[in-house]
Amino acid sequence: MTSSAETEDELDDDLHVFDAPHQVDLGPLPSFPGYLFRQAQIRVYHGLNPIFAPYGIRPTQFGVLIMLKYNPGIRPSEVAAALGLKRANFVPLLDDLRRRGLAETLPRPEDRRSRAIYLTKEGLEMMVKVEATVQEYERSIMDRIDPEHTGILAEMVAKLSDT
Amino acid sequence: MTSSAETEDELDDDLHVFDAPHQVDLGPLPSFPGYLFRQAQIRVYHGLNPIFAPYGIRPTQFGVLIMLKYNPGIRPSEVAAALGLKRANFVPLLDDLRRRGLAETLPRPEDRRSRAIYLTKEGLEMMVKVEATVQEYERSIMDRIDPEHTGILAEMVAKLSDT
DNA sequence: TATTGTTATACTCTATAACTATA
DNA sequence: TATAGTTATAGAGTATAACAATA
Repeated sequence: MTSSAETEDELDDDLHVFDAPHQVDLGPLPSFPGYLFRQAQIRVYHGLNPIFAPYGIRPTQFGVLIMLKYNPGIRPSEVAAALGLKRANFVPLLDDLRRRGLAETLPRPEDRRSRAIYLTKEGLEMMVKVEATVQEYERSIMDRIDPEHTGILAEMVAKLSDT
Repeated sequence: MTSSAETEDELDDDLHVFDAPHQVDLGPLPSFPGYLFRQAQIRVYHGLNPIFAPYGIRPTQFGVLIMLKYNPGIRPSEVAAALGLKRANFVPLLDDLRRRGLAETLPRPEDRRSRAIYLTKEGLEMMVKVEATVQEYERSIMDRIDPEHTGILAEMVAKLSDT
């Protein structure tokens, strides 16, 4: 390593992803709820990822861990259904959490097909820290978009839910 | 087709993805804008996918085609920046649209590194139809969540943008 | 030196079909 | 017969690093 300065390429690639696009016409997109929800989600997640990174988890895994914390002994299919994941996709996700010692599963005597999932001590300790940080970040988002509007947002989602 | 009934497995797998999760505690998730935006986006996209399916396009490609329709001769990097895509990821996406005869690129005399992208006649004809259908669907979403709230949603996204 | 488009690559998320062991 | 978990697989979406041509 003779301090070669050659391997540093692309120092900052697309840091300007959300720059005001010079003179671009977005057409009808800004009037579409689908576009607006997506843009909002992208922006919030961009702020969320650096928070999760130190813990080596992703938004989806955070959702799973929250489910485990608030529903000890929950079944895999229940976690998947609650978060809108396919059962099949939940398998490797849970495997990863178990391998990292954050979650564990126990047999379920009354139904030997199923499993009861729990957060481990390590998993719970991690979640206490992560949840506090996420809570803080989400609050900063709420402050930005006006707390009253957060209620309206929840209302919108509810209305999109009932069939 | 001797009416074999064996190959029909998993007739409906997770059609109940968004059922009311029996007794599951979502913890603090419903109070997080990040969670709410994501749930909203998932629900809207689930309605959007069947609309795009007949045309063989996906939401991201629709966004690109909209950009091309309203910005004839736009550059690849501009499309990517406007939609929050990485330049590198835009390449195969544009290749696909060209291969299917929906878009074409022309050299750009003033900057020979770049390209000018246009919708083809076929691309434009398709977009006229798709855009009308999407417009109709997005309106049905707006009706559900209350038109006034759509304005608030746009406001929220705008507030998440500046910085 | 910096930028545009490009290649290569990898990881996450999502989706479908089909298998197993139980019920 | 139906359900819970599982395996295998494939396609999008997203991310980073590095290169050639051009500015």
